[in-house]
Amino acid sequence: MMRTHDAGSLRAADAGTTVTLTGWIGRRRDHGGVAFLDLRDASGIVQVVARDEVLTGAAHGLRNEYCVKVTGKVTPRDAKDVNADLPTGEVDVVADEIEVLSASAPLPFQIDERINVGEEARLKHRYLDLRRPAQGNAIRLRSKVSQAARAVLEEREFVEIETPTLTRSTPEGARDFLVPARLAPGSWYALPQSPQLFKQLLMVAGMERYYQIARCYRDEDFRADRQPEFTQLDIEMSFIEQSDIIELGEAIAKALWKVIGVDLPTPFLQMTYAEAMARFGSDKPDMRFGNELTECTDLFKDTTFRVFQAEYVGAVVMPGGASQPRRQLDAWQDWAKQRGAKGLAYVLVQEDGTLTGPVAKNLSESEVAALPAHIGAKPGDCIFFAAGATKSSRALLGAARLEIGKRCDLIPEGGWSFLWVLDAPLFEPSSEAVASGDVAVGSGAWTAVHHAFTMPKKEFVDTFDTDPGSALAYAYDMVCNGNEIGGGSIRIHRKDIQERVFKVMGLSEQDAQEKFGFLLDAFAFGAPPHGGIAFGWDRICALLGGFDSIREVIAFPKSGGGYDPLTAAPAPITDAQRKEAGVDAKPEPKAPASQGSPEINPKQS
RNA sequence: GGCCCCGUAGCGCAGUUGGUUAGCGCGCCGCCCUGUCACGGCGGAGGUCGCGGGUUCGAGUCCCGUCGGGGUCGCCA
Repeated sequence: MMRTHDAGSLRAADAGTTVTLTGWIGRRRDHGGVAFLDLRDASGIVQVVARDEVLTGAAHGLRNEYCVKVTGKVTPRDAKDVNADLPTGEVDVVADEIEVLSASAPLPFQIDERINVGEEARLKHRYLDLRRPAQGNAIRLRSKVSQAARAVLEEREFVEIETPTLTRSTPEGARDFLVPARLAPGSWYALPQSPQLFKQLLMVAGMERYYQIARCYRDEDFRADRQPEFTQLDIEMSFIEQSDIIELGEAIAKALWKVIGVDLPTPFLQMTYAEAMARFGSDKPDMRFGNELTECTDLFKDTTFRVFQAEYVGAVVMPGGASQPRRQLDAWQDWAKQRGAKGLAYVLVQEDGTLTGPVAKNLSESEVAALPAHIGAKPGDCIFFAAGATKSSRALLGAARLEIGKRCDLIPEGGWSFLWVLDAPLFEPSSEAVASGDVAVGSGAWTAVHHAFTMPKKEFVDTFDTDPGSALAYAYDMVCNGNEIGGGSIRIHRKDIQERVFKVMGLSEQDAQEKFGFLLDAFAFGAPPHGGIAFGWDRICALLGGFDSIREVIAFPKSGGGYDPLTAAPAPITDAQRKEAGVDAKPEPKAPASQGSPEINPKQS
């Protein structure tokens, strides 16, 4: 090693020791005759005192971020000079010799966490961004988090297995990234959206307990919390039931949060999907605060107010919201419209208990009398209403609840709320899926909510094809502070159930063979009952690190549009590359193989 | 794909109803400074105002288009 000590490790007890340190020059405070240098390495910062006589040669021109080797003596500081803000603040290293290992050009931005730097500049020079302790520590935290999960899984005799990243396009919902196959011009690999099918094959292979920290690829529009490539902790187990996955998930979460010193109480709260939607208008409720929705459909069942003559009427309270100025109440209307709603009806409960606002005069006396108590609104509150289709109305109220939580500071800082959302529906009507822009895998009236291999709960096994709308699945999501951080299901391992599910989805045997043939073939050979879960690793690490964006816990993230400011990828290719890759090759008209024709994902067109 | 916001010096930003030579902080360069710790002092350099077009005597400022970034809704099982 070039150094004898880590800069951040030096303490008063080291006084008198001669040390050699390596690292980077942070700030330089030059007083002429003596200069103070902040020397930073991965362990932290220590102050180096450089008298004039050592600042000779190359050391004379020391600048920010020069990479240096310093030899000197650890010296206690006078009491008046101690820096309480620094772990090493009781000592200096008085330099005998400073060797410049590598000079630095002037920086595109300062390596100082207190200085606000635009994300574009940071990502373009991410290697400098990561020198900032908070940013670098985010990446170090991620490593610790991964190790913590591995320790739990290792202890339980899971097998870490890598699965292909060059694979076949499978219809999992999102658009695939495609890679041309040079040796088969006109044919393409797809990057996996998740290792879903491979991990199920590994169960057929008798691995029994599989995991992988797996890179996944989805070619969709990006958001703050989305990257074209992202990471899942992917898990699959054989011979288990839902409760086993839940117990494992909790053990993992417990280990992860222990990394940041939080002791999570287990078992986590469990709630059905139906309850989550009814009480919170969300399938991933943020339980750090209450302020639940109230259903008012019955209350208004005889109403003369036409807007409330609906399949569902619900409400959510904004505490103290009655004092909002008109302009702000109008802004809520715009807010709702942006979400595709017609508006957001509201009633203000005045301090004297009277109800005001445009909606109030449409309500009957009995409705007015019953309303505040039914909803739990107090004088001074604002009640927001949504009326119409149950699902979209609840979703609007759920979004309003969150917005209210933020604006009214109802969400406690630093709190953690965990829960499992269970019993998701097995199917949703295709019309709903189509209306929401989704494309059904099959051509039937129903499409899978989770995916086509999700097992119906046992009480629906006999009825799910005659009454698909009411069938619930062995599917579970782990939710943390309103984020879905993990989700999975028990899979179908019985051929007859699988065929009936396909049938509900309008998928013929031939279609199924074409799309999932290799998996169905495998299932013919004694497939074990199995199920699994996948955790959103980027989001979990961001939560643990206290970051809003997952970009902070990804070493080299992409910006919007999938662009990498550092490498400038994606980039054009040369004509020669184009020709060699076979990008423009016309596929053979039709080559029916045992697998059927290449997958055609309708979303690609 | 829809909507909203932002592009001015290396970085972060200001720039008034359109009007002289486009400013501020940090950084950078030079000199000074022996106890600072976001040290301090003096001096200096650094700008296709994202790009293209238009209106105007005159555009960083107004209009149209375009590119880039951020957010949000759609989408993402």
